[in-house]
Amino acid sequence: MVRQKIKIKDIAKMAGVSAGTVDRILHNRGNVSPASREAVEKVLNKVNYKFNLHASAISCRKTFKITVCTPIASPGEYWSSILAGIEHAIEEFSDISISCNYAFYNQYDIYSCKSAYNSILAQAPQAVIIGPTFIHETQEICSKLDAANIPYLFVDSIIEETRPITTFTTDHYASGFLLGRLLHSLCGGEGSIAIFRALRTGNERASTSLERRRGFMDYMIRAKFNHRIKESTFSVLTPEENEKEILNFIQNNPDIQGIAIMNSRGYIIADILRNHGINHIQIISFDLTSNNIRCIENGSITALLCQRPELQGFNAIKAMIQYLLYNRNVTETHHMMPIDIIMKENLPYYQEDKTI
Amino acid sequence: MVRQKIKIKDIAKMAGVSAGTVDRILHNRGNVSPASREAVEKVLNKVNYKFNLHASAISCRKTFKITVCTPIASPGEYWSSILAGIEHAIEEFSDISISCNYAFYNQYDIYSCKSAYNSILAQAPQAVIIGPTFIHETQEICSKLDAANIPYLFVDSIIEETRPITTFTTDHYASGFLLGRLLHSLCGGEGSIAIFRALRTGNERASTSLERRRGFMDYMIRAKFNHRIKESTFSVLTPEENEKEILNFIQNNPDIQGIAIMNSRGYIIADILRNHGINHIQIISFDLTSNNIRCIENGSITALLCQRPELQGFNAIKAMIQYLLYNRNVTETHHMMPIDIIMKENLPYYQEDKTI
DNA sequence: CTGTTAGCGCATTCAC
DNA sequence: GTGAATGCGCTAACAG
Repeated sequence: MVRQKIKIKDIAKMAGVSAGTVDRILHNRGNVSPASREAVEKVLNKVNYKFNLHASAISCRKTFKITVCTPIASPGEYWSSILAGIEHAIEEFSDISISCNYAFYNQYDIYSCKSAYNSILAQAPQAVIIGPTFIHETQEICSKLDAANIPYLFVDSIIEETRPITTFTTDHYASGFLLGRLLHSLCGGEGSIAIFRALRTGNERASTSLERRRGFMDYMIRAKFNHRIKESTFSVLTPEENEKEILNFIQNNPDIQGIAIMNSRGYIIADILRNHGINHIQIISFDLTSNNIRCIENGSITALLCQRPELQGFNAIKAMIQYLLYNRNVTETHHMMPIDIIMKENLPYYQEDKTI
Repeated sequence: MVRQKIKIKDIAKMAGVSAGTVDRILHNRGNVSPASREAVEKVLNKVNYKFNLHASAISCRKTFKITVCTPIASPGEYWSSILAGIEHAIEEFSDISISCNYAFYNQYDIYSCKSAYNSILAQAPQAVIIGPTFIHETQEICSKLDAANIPYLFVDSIIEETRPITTFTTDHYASGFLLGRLLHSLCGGEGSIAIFRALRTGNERASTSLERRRGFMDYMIRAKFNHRIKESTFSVLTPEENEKEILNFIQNNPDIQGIAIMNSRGYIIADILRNHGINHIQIISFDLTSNNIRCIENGSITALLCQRPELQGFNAIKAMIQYLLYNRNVTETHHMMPIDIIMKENLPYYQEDKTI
């Protein structure tokens, strides 16, 4: 029943070599004769050897230099949760000494991103964790990292034509689709539904929002409700300008039963409606930010769709450690986080510390 | 920046004793003079010592005997997921040799539970993990375990008047409340809503379902919808008897818009309705079992509320190991798992392996 | 009661 | 290229 744990020494004996040689093969460190390699690999295929992570951690004395490059965020915002997960992981795996450098950038400013990316190479890290925003710039830095043989991974979203060791993200299309389904159901199929789109500097729309919107519309088409969808915009940077416009829009479209916001700024709309006593409209937005939490609690936002940013950060560090320690991919490809539906009643239990 | 990790030897030096003594104090193994204890504790309060779990695991050669006593389940059912989490943890912490005995019982049969509980003590385990169903019986076995000084913890639900080292559960009251809110919203406030209650041998109702029902009714009272709630029963053990009764019930109450099932057996109702072409009724039930998954996929169940059983099982083993290793409570009190709302669109991302 | 000693499984020198 | 030797932080067994 209890399968005897086989250790590095055991397989050394079975292959007729020493433990040191087995270790060299297991870790791909070279300096091994083809003969020994073959002998060891034959044994390896026969037995089910598993690293003892504890023992590895104990005796591995090197300290890993990792650079984390993401948008900067105020406490309570999305990226702040990712960082919390990263720091949590560093704490949890504190036996493995890792020294973490941060290179933050303003996600609304492409030059800030460029300069953050440039600083990465200067730090000569052993690995990089990237929270990407701008596609082209990210592809550029990634090809440099590829050239320098520095492993990297993404959190939050995937960038095409790059070679990360893995990615922790969400299916944004599916979450948009789900938003549509949920909002449509909650509105009872009556009236109409509005999308509020956030205006961005540079007239650029975030790929994440675009994907979500695509999923949302596909649901509506399937539900034959797409002709009842209305659109408006609002500003994140100058929210004071929103109020009049938004109220006008609502007034001019009195049949609106629900509002979808494809990013984490739902609270801006919710606050305005609430302040004007408009509370018959269902609002759904994204991400468990502190402003959104407030709105869930006071009932002005009906539901939030969330993608576990802390877990993304945590797993990013974990995956990177495993990669560095064992020098090989420990994961298949990309990791899709669950899409959590959060309402007032289940909110409290998502705010607890998510330890392993 | 990088706080120097202080080790057991360091604090031994600082307290003017040997590492062995420090270890004895850290682990509450006794055989320590008050003087040494005081000296060491003074140092302990000053510095921030943290066990190195890896090192502990490596050098701890004892094997722990743990008995797991839960309802028995077929693959794909709720309790099966808990067990999967348990086995996953045993695998993950396989350096710590733990030998696990199982004592299963039929959760719909109180006598079966009694006999399973009785078998626990006979196995003389060092620790017990209990998935309780029947309140009184559980209190009885717990007081025996208390007397024998055997630590135990609960998964799935809390039982009053017991002294577990911790509990991994969900706020069942809140999830009942949430079910009410969700179902009520989805039904648009029209018609009426039915609760279907599962019959049990021994005429005893499960603590979990009772709590959920309480939360559900409290929501309905607050929503002034409680006079529109109807109740019926169904049998889990002899499902073939259900069909006629359920269809009758539906026929006699044509205004029913939604059905709540306070356990994981929603698929039984959903299948019957679907087979008879009744598809205007929203059904919400609990737990991501394979039967329920099927119904979510074919649309006969609208939503499931879930409580991460794998994680509960995993954390149960983890907490127990820490307790046994360090001989003290490592957790505050009770751990409430999030209540996940799962619908067709976000289902796929909950089915992935949930590793640490 | 206490200090010392000998490992645990593995990674990393360093001679050979 | 390779094996033997050393140490990681901690636990356990033993001699005092």
